[in-house]
Amino acid sequence: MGVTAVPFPLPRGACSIAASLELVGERWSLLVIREVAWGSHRFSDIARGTGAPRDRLTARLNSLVAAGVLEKRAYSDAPPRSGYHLTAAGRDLLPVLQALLQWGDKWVADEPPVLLKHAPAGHAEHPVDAEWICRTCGEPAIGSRVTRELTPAGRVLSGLPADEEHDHEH
Amino acid sequence: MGVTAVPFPLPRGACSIAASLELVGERWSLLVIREVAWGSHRFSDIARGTGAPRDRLTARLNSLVAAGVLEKRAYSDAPPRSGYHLTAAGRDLLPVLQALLQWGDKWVADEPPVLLKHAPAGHAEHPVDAEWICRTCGEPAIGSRVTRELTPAGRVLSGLPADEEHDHEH
DNA sequence: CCTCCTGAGTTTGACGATCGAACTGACCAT
DNA sequence: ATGGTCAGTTCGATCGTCAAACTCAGGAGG
Repeated sequence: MGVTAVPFPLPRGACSIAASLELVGERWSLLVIREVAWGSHRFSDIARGTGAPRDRLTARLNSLVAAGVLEKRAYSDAPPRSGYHLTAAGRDLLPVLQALLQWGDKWVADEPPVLLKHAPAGHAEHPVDAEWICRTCGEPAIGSRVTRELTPAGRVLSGLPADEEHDHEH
Repeated sequence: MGVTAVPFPLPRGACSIAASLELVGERWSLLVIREVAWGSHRFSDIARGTGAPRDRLTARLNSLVAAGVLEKRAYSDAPPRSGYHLTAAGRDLLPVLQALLQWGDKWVADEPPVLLKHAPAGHAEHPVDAEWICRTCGEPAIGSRVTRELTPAGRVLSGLPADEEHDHEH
């Protein structure tokens, strides 16, 4: 909830991955979010940081604002200027960015260009090496430990009969 | 390492997020990986599951194989047929998919269409609700707890002077 | 007052990517 | 022979993306 616009139509076999990609899966979108998350808030800084063409950047910024991921905040009246900031939904995309960063560090970069450092209270500063842990049980939650199940809502979206009982109509 | 092809050119301000997106950031790529990860291995199943046009699917499958994320494995000689399977690099993308799934469940779906279930040894089955935890210190590793630092490799890619000492030239 | 500069876009025209639908070609079952 | 499945290819039309040029405001310098 809280997120609205729908750039491209929802692919068959609907799932939340597809839904997320509709909002942030277009070219430049995630790089724009990275720039804003890392402290660039003005149009020109984001343009420089991502390398996106200015007209594409305008389009992406607008669609991300429409999607509820970014918000526009004025920082000057005289020449009317505003910067872009993450909403709560935008901040919740940080795990996606970190997953991509860790994957790129491991599989594509010869040497990571950016290091993430972690300094929680009571611990010395050290590089981040994170894994996906289930809040409920504290165990790693990835791969074969995880199974999938279609909900009633999912069955409807997939065009299947709504309940799991076999239906008697031919 | 292990990953090779480069579909679209590297944006300025290189980081591993951009590098990852070059390999798996094109339209359909992540949905294709979802389909394969969730058990569709044949062309037609992937086409049905993602909704991608067949020519696009051919292109994406080829680029993902070239990227080292998928591999083609023959399952029939007589009519020469092969299916697509995740490589180790491909399996390492599961956290990206799960991060997108969780974000979509929280921010775009009214009701999640697919539920992830977790059943580790010694725990009852329950829905997955995962977060990034640092392997080194066991603390959550996201947002303000994490800081960034440009490595020497990163400075070179960003076109900055290679060492962090101030240079004395002019 | 006139000119240059910056910041945030918008417009333009060329070009490449993407679309759905139709087609191919190999194999199998009847 | 006919129909069906599978893994693509080919097609013409549309859509997205690109770099560069342009707009429109408000300073700053002269």
